[in-house]
Amino acid sequence: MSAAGTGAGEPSVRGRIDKRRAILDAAFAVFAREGYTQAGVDVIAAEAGVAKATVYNHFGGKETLLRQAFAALADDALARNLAAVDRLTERGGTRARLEDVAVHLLTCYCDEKSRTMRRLLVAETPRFPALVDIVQEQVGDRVLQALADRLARLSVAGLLRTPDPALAAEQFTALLTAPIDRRSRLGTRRVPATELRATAKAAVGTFLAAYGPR
Amino acid sequence: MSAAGTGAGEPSVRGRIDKRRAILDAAFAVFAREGYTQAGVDVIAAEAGVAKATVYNHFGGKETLLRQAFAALADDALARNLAAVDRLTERGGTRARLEDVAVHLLTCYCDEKSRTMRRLLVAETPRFPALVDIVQEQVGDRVLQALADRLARLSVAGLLRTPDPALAAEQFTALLTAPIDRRSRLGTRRVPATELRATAKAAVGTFLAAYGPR
DNA sequence: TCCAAAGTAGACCCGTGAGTTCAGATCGGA
DNA sequence: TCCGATCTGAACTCACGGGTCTACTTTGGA
Repeated sequence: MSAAGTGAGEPSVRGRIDKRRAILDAAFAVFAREGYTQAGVDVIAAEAGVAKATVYNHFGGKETLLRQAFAALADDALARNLAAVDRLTERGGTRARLEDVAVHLLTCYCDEKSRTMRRLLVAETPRFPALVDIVQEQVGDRVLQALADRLARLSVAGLLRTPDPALAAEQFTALLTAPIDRRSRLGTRRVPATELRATAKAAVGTFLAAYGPR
Repeated sequence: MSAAGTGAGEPSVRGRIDKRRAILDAAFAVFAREGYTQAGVDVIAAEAGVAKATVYNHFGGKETLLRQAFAALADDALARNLAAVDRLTERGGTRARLEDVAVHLLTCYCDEKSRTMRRLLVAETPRFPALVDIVQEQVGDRVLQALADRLARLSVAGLLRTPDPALAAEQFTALLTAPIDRRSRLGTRRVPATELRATAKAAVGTFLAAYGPR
């Protein structure tokens, strides 16, 4: 369950699938704008162009709505982050490759849906502790693992010296996300592309100074 | 409960100052536990051992309560973080000094009040955008500035090579906080002291590999 | 000792929002 | 064309919580 695979136009287990999507999209938009508690199911229904009863037909209630919306968003975020990591091949200059990945990872990170998801996640941690585990295991850890794998391959190719690829991956993302969190005021402000690129460059610079070949 | 340190018996500008403190402490505790919207003023009053009307006498309403609680917490956090940075002197081994500061900064960062403050901050960002600016300018930026100053002095003393101390400070804290955010599941899980120390050591290791004297 | 400020308990008003119900409109497939 | 499943709109219940008010008690300073 939870996976929200939807995939290609499934015959749908029950009724209109498009309504489902519309509701989930609206739910996320409203949650994002107003926060979970403040968000009204009436509003979500209206924004989805659907009757309130329909919302309760599809999902049991507000909680399920949040969980499902999260699942969908997490899937999306995972795919995009993995695509970014996939750009880290052994061809071309190591620095340029790393910077390219860095910029793409940061772009994912700064995407409005990603930012909103993180904010909601942190906000609702006390009420829904399970969400943190799901998102972190299903997205964060996997992306980190994929990145560690790539770094290990670069290391084998003699392009890096990373005795502990998992640690290196963690620190690589740390050098990216933490400064961006600060510069975006915790996701409040839009970070201009040039500043984003500069942060990526600086992170890669420090990373290579520490882990680059001698 | 809610303790309320009572502080030293101040003469107090107006009447019972201890009630004020008790209310603020209780407010923070309840906000922390239930979130701003869910928190009930009745509950806060009860937890402070005070009548609801008293809360409204001291503070105008719920909003003021949140803002004041934040201000108090931010002051506290600033002092503790600056104290941690102050430990970064030029005496002794650079690595040991840096690790000492790193551990102390992380201890501040992982303190329950700090964690809760950050969580509330992120959660209520849409409703109270000003809070982010206040906290970041009054605490984050100042701590970073203080750290940059220390790093610059170490650089002058030939113990580091930091052409841009502000950037170095930002990356130093990035290497500390981001991994801890992950390991603590966004502040959900307690991080054991040994893991905390290991993270500090790893961060300093990478930092010195990049910025240490050749 | 006395009194005004501060605090207390509890009822009270009022808006809001989750979730339900139901009669009727709509739609999709056979 | 018809049937059953789905959707709609609107009204309704119910609980909760912010904020006010009032009549009464406590407290601390002169």
